[in-house]
Amino acid sequence: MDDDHSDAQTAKGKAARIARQSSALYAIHEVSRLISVVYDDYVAEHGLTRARWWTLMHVGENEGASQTSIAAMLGTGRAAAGRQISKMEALGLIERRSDPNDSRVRTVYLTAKGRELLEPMEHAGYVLFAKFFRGFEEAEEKTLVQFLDRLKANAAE
Amino acid sequence: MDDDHSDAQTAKGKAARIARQSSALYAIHEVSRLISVVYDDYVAEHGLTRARWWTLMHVGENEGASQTSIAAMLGTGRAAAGRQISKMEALGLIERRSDPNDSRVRTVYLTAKGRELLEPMEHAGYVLFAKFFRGFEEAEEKTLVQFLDRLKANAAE
DNA sequence: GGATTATTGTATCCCTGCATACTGTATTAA
DNA sequence: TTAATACAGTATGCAGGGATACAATAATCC
Repeated sequence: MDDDHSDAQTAKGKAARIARQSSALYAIHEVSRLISVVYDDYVAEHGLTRARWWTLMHVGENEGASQTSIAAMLGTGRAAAGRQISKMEALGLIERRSDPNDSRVRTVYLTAKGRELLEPMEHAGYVLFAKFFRGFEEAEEKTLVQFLDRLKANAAE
Repeated sequence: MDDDHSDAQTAKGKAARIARQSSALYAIHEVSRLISVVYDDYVAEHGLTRARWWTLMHVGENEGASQTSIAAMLGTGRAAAGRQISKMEALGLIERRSDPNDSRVRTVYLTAKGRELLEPMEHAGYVLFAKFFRGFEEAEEKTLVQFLDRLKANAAE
């Protein structure tokens, strides 16, 4: 299918592909940082950050879940999730309770204060998503999600 | 184009789209972390990390550049780049020299030891890229790069 | 039951990046 | 020439996450 009418062409094509893959992976890194900065800017007035916002959402949708399961939902390790939960508990947004069935487990709930943030955060989300995906067609967004899922799967082997 | 034969349908579609955008942005965050972990794993034997590897590459291709310009290439702030360069100087991979024309500037060069890493790192790159992009067609990779560029541009407003 | 194994949450230390403030040094304006 | 301004690099403190080791508690397997 490629017009590989010469070895040089093919070699050049390979090099170009590698360069593209390389820059794609780095671009993901950059975009991730950019997302973080823009998010944080938007939600700073509520005393949140991107990571805390995500934690808030997941806890809100899974009240009573253990920290480990929250970590799994966030795709992070237990330590990272635990730290985040600690900080948000200190901010009065989250409440930890002990599980009567398993004293190792600490279940997590939103406080009233935390719950009050859900709606404004959701609204901030709309604005943010619109900003990032300006000019994107729905089909393109779906394709992007698929690409990311495939990358994730490949990374996990 | 959409089969919006009811308001509920449309509302549901909007919600779905927002959910998709949301998860896409989070997926970028996750994939970025995964890339970091996998990279670090691959290059750990050479005493490097993903960030250091990128720094090494950029310095190697732009010897004599100032730290600020390296930071610009990396897309990070001067502080982050400077720290990275300091660490790599401590590792003996990079050498800082003072610019005779501007004593504020510190130009950056690879040491022999740093240069020796270029090739193994390049090879590690091939393996890594192949791992991440397994199953990807070239056209898809190009599309992904375009998506990321657009996200980057949108983030920057 | 008792010993081994697995799991939960935490603490510690590392890497990475942002923001800000600060020190020099150039550059520019007056 | 002097004063104001801009810029390079650094230091510090913050946020976020990974890896590992640990204590306490379950769960399992003799």
